[in-house]
Amino acid sequence: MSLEYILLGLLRTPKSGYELKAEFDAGVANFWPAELSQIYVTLKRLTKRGWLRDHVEPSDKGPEKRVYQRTATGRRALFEWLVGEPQIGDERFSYIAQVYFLEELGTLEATLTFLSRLRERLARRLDALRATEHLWAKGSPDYPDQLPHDEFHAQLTLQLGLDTAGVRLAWCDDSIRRVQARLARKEKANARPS
Amino acid sequence: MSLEYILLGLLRTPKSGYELKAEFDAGVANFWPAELSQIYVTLKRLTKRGWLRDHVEPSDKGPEKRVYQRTATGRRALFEWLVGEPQIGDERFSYIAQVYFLEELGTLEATLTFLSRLRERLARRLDALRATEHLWAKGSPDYPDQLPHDEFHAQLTLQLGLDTAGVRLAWCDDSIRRVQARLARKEKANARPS
DNA sequence: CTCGCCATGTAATGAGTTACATGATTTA
DNA sequence: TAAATCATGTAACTCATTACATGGCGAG
Repeated sequence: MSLEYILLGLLRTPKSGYELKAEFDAGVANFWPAELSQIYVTLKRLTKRGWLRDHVEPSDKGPEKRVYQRTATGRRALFEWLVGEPQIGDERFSYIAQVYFLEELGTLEATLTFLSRLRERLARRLDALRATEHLWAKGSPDYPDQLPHDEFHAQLTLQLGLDTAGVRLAWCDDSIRRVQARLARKEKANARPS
Repeated sequence: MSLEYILLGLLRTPKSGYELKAEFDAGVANFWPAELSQIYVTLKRLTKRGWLRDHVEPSDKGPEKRVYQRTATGRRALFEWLVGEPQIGDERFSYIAQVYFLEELGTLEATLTFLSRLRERLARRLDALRATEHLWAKGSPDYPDQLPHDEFHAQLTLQLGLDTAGVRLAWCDDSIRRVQARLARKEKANARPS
């Protein structure tokens, strides 16, 4: 469901499936991953439904491409989605479940390994987002509060990404410290068994 | 994929599909929603694969139930998942896309409405998590740092939930303020057109 | 001429939702 | 006795991933 609207939204200007996939990989995938084949199928479906129109045109580089654009109906559908309820029930991420169940391994070392790996990944993601931000801030001295209208919402979402990634990285660091503290306590208890 | 492991994880003690659904609704759904019918199908699949064993037994209240428990193979599969890589690529939440595309409506009032609704929902979620925390803290004076081993990981995940919900609510409040500031600036500009 | 990127698609399979069907037991 | 809750499942459909097939074009 959401993929349809995300594609519709990205098609502010006409694009091909391949180009849309690149946009996914360059950011959207952080909150909604999609495979190329699924994008193609969904574009076909939306065209059949009358929300998109397509035409074939030559590419700068490589073979011909099929370029999609919104129809009036498609634009209306997108707008209805936007003025509707926030989609808050479809969130999913599974590493939290891994953390929860790690308890069963009975060894805090495994938890520590897991959290370190997670920390590594989260830090990389945060770095990428911060790089985007710096680039943007360098280009527009008005960043972030005097940005022109057409960049304001993009900044809001970047900020949400930054905040979320930041808090999770901090949680990771804090959790690692707490695990280490527990391990230290356990060692002390072993050295000096009551 | 993840649903399989989540069910496997929840089956620390034997449970029926119906009981598992209740556990989902009481928390797990915040990061991995699942319908009852999907739970039943997945339990059957896991049983066929040899990761679970099932038997029918009478219920305290209501008709007979089919109770599932892990096999040795299932336990092994769960443990492999836990010592493997953090599942960080399958995150999805779509309201961030709505915020991003709201720009196209061209009216900050729509954004304000959207953010208020979102704020409302996020606040309710945070309240629920905080209630859980207070209840827990009241019951165990050792909360959160001297908790017994079998509660430590649960506390870590609760903390991640609290932190995430908290930062997003704060982002929402901040964004609402920023939108209002922009609206105020616009009004001023309209009243005194240069 | 080969490798990597550009580009689109189908097929098979798996995962997930919605709707439907059934029926027991408990509580008001 | 009616409504709520307990309990399990199937069917139809939608959504998503993985694997496979095909081929053009440009750089080295």
